[in-house]
Amino acid sequence: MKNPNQNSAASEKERTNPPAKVGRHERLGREDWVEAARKALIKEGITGVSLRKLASSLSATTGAFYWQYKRLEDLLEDVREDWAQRNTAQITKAIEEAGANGWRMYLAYTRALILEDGIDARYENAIREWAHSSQRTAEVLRRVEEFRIEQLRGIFEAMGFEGKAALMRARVMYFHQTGYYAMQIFETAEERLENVPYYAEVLTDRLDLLSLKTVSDIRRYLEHQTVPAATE
Amino acid sequence: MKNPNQNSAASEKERTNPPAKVGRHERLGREDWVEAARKALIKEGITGVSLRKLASSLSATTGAFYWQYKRLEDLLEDVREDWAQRNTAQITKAIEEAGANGWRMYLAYTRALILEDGIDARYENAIREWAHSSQRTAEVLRRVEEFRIEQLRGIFEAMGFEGKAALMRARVMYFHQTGYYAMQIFETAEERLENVPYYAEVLTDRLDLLSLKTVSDIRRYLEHQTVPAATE
DNA sequence: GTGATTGCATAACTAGTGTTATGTGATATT
DNA sequence: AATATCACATAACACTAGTTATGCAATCAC
Repeated sequence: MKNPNQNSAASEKERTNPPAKVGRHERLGREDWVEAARKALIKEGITGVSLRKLASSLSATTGAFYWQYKRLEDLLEDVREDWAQRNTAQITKAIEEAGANGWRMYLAYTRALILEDGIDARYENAIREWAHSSQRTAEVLRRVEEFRIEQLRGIFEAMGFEGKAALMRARVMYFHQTGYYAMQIFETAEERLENVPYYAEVLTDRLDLLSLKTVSDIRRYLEHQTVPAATE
Repeated sequence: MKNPNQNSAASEKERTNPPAKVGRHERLGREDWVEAARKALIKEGITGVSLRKLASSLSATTGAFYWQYKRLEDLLEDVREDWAQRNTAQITKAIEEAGANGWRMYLAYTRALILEDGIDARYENAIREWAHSSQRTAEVLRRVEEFRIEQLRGIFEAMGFEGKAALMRARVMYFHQTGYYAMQIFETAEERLENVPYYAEVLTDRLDLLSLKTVSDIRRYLEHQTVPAATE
């Protein structure tokens, strides 16, 4: 891995002083530029990521930038890594904690997606858009997507789907998810929870969730794999 | 409908002469600029659509452009309409010709998608990417997508799915399709045909296609809803 | 033929871009 | 206190963007 942003930025700072804010105002680190670039990228797309805009959003100028980075491209590379880590780490963790049970893995994935914002849809879209004009971004995106689909294939195999069937389910699920993001649909967690049982039926053939009557029941099932004691 | 490009462009031409090419070289019409813009948009994204590049690709200069259009934005609006028509007309026609039978409608849609390139994936992506930085493009995109999902919902209702179930199937199918495009996967028609039975099973619960052994059988079924006579 | 109009080309203007060279006040070192 | 270094700010350069003003050859009307 080349140039992990946090490490290199931190090491440059700690070389002189206790972390930050020394004099009257805090000093800028690479993380600040990455954060500004990420926000601009999400809000306006890659064309909105200009040095003067970034500098302005940090109350600085372009001169400050070139103290941290040699070229703009170097910052952009840090942004790509930032995205790759942010939008995969959380879901990977959730799946691993679910153990080897396929159904629990599926639920964990869904939970991370809906309840924990494991993937930032707008960040995702911005990267995908950027990939159209940046070869390097397209590479990073492709790498992450192959990883994700493999992840999903593992889940469906753990649920008993074999061979191509597992791969196709993984693809349908991931393509659907990508399309959902690409369409810029921004529903509340409540609205998305309502649809979970239907998606689960289509993708996994399991009807367990269809009997859940309320959104909070669905939420509870996702979080604890339990349903309230039946009062019949 | 405002300013259908072909009509307005054609009328301006026919006012003076039999359609085109009068003197030693053909003259430029609005369609030429729309075509150039579409190609540039598809190839490089909206940032690649610059007046000088378009002019260069037409062996002309920016002066020629401002003879046809008052502002660049007016050309871009024609591009949006061009996309909306191109990427909906063919599929709409295919569905209508399938009659009222849901399964035949589903097959017709699939056929138009895979065998007739009813939707240009790269055009689709470029528009979606553009929508991120253009409010107006986002409007047009949203309008077309609502139309498409309604179309699909009609198909699933015709297949017997009721109420929300039909809508959810339509969404899974369309989101999946969008994600497929967004991921820039470019498979051959053969490769896509191979997956048709699996998608059909997941999305429609029908197993009819799974028994088809070869790609050409799948193709034949999509085109004629027939299978070769069993030779058992 | 003469004038007017068409269909552009050329060049300039303003605004924005990444980048570089240079200046400068605050801090750290000696 | 003097000096060096840090962490920027300022300004300029070369380039590209949409747009406009102007020039000009070819065609048309009369």
